[in-house]
Amino acid sequence: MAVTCPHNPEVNCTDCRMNSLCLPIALELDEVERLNQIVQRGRPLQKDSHVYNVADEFSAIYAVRSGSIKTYNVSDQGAIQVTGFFLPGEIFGIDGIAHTHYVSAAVAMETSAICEIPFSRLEELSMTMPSLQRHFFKLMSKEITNDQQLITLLSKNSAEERVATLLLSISSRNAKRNLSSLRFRLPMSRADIGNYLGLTVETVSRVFSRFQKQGLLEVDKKEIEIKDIDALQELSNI
Amino acid sequence: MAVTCPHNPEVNCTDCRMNSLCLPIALELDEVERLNQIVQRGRPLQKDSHVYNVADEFSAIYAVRSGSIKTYNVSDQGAIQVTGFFLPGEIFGIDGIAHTHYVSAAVAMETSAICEIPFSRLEELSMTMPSLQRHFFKLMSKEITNDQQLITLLSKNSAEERVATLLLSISSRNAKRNLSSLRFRLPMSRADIGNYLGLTVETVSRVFSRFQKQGLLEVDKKEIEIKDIDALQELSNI
DNA sequence: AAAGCCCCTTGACCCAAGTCATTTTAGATC
DNA sequence: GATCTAAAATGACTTGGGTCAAGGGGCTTT
Repeated sequence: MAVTCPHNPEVNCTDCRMNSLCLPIALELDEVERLNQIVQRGRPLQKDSHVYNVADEFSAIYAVRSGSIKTYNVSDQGAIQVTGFFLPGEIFGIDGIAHTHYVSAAVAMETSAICEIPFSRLEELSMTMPSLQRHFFKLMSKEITNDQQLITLLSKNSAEERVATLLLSISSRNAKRNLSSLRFRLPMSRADIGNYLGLTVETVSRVFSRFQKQGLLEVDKKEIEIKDIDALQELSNI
Repeated sequence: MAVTCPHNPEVNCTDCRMNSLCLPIALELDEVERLNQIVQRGRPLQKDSHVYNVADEFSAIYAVRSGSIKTYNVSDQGAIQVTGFFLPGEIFGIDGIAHTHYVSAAVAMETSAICEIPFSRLEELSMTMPSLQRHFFKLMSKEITNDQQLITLLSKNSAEERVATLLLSISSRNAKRNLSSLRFRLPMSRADIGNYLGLTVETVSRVFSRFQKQGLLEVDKKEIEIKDIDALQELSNI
């Protein structure tokens, strides 16, 4: 395999370092190649630039190749709700399928590269590739169970429990990418975390401070070091 | 069309009064018949009996034919989170697809009849019936956007706003079934409402009382009459 | 290097909703 | 119709997290 820059648009699915987490995971080698044919790779996105915006026409779903993406909904009154943070290998844009237009927006939280998968082509491919159809069903169903876990978190858990759960989620998703599960850089702002978890920035900040004081974390701006993962898990226990 | 009892297990998809809301909505007549072939209809379920339970093997999704169903998740520590209320024509059990076993449970809130749709048969059928595949994708995507609306509600709205939103949701879903949108019987308990909305029973009860005092509702146990739908919409505005 | 901006942190205060306790009501069972 | 039980309503009190306000540190811009 060639050595590749993480934002390199030339990488194909077969060689992509994320293929063990991304759509190809359920496919045979020749199937991956057929999927690869329909995937479109653009140039890297700068921080804060949109992949798609609310009311854009829905035509594709996306995979993160490098960097990180956040998605958010905008209510009729303009209120913003962050609905997800997506790391390399993760799929976003699925919510657009039910409608002809996106109901959410997706923004790069840092310089990021993404793969665009035109949905109509994916549907066609699914018709002839049972494993892809099944995987795609699973992917959507996984998104549903994720959302339901967030619902439970918001509905039943305290600020500390919510923050602990998010940190552990990022930690374990990092581990899957062979990154450190105990030391990492949060790609999102405190405001994003608060919005996602249904808390104010002040509360998020206070929780980070408290965790630091209690020796659970070492926090330096966005750099996080988990010092007592057991205590976090105790708080989170999901 | 034959006159049928709402719990009658003999009804088929072609004649079912819910077919304009349920899976058949996207299908041609002959396709509905093919769908009908794989649908299994059991005897009516009594109140409080389970359609499936947490950790049951996943093998089918379900449609409500009559009555009403609630779904809930159970966390490792046994905490219950009600994740949805389902009325006739609505589909539930989709979250099981990502896993081999259900992560949720489904219970009849009153005497109910349901249709069981074996998932493997549905997958096969989808492979040869693009409109069914597409509809099913949409259904799952719709579930995702529903969940995300609930996330926003829990994360950003007050107790009054949450309750108003739920009442309006039930009201409009009733209207689609040619039932009254202003007078109806809530199938769920105050405890279920509270659990679903992330509130205590006491708070739900107090909100109902306040709404009644303000002339927005007439409440008699589970019988609800909406007296000022504009005021409710003002509160909900989603 | 000064100025401006944004993000984050911290403190003081307040209120919506939670907790706890009691009463009322409606069915269910005998 | 008397007794039990569960659901619902209401009041008194408490509290976690929101609100408001102020301050600090690290960017970029000039």
